[in-house]
Amino acid sequence: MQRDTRQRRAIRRVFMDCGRPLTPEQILQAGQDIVPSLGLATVYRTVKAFALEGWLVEVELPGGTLRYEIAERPHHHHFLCRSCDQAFDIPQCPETVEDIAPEGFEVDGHEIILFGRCVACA
Amino acid sequence: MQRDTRQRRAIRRVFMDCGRPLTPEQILQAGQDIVPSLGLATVYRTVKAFALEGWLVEVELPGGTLRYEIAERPHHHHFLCRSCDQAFDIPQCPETVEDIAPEGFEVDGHEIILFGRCVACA
DNA sequence: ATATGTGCAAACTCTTTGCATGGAG
DNA sequence: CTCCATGCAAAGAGTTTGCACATAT
Repeated sequence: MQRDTRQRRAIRRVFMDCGRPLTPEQILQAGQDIVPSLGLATVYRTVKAFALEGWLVEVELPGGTLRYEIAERPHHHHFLCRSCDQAFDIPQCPETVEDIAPEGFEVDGHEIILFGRCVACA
Repeated sequence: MQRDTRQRRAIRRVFMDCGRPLTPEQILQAGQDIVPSLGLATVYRTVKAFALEGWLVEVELPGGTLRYEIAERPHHHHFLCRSCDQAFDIPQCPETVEDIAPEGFEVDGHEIILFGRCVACA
């Protein structure tokens, strides 16, 4: 991750303009509007490298495909639209959510996913 | 799903004895203790058929592999152990969790996943 | 000038499907 | 005896890797 290439700038731009978790395929589509020759393998390699660096994090939502989003955002959760399959950020968090763990289980993190229809699809 | 075969009885038994979400590979391992000739394709076909019938439901937790569990259980959530990668049921649910959705989003379901170490690994 | 990054295509892994055989009814 | 279900192996889908060429530094 030493060089600043057109492809990497394009992928960074896509995430900064978008602010939602994205699948590799979605990144490819948006990235090709900036660098048409962009290849899927480069997308996979680049998001993995960004995740290793800590600039992106993996977000695993139902649907089978791993999504990525910018890491340095406040704690938040996700909404997955059943109609358009887009993921959205939810800035809030119910503080007490980790209290439901059974006795003896050590909790070090949590994920909340809401399902339904987004504003555009509702 | 008309015939009651050794393989189907074995897979049903595995779920009833286990009471946790299982991956196809875990089902295969446990099922082969009952029917050694059991094949992975049969596991995939059978859990899909059980899910269609409504006896099983798909559970999608981080890790990439779809898991399955018995459907007719009260609403609950899941704990995923970072050490042994086993999934556990959490019988409780914070009632207010769907309130965090932004304005205009129609929520029709939710999933909560806690991460950490299970009783056995803690 | 040098070595990292890219794009293509082949390799891999996980899941699904086709087909001949086995077994439930 | 019939036809559904199984097991194997091949085919698909999504992701990763090897290699020669392009390009940032």
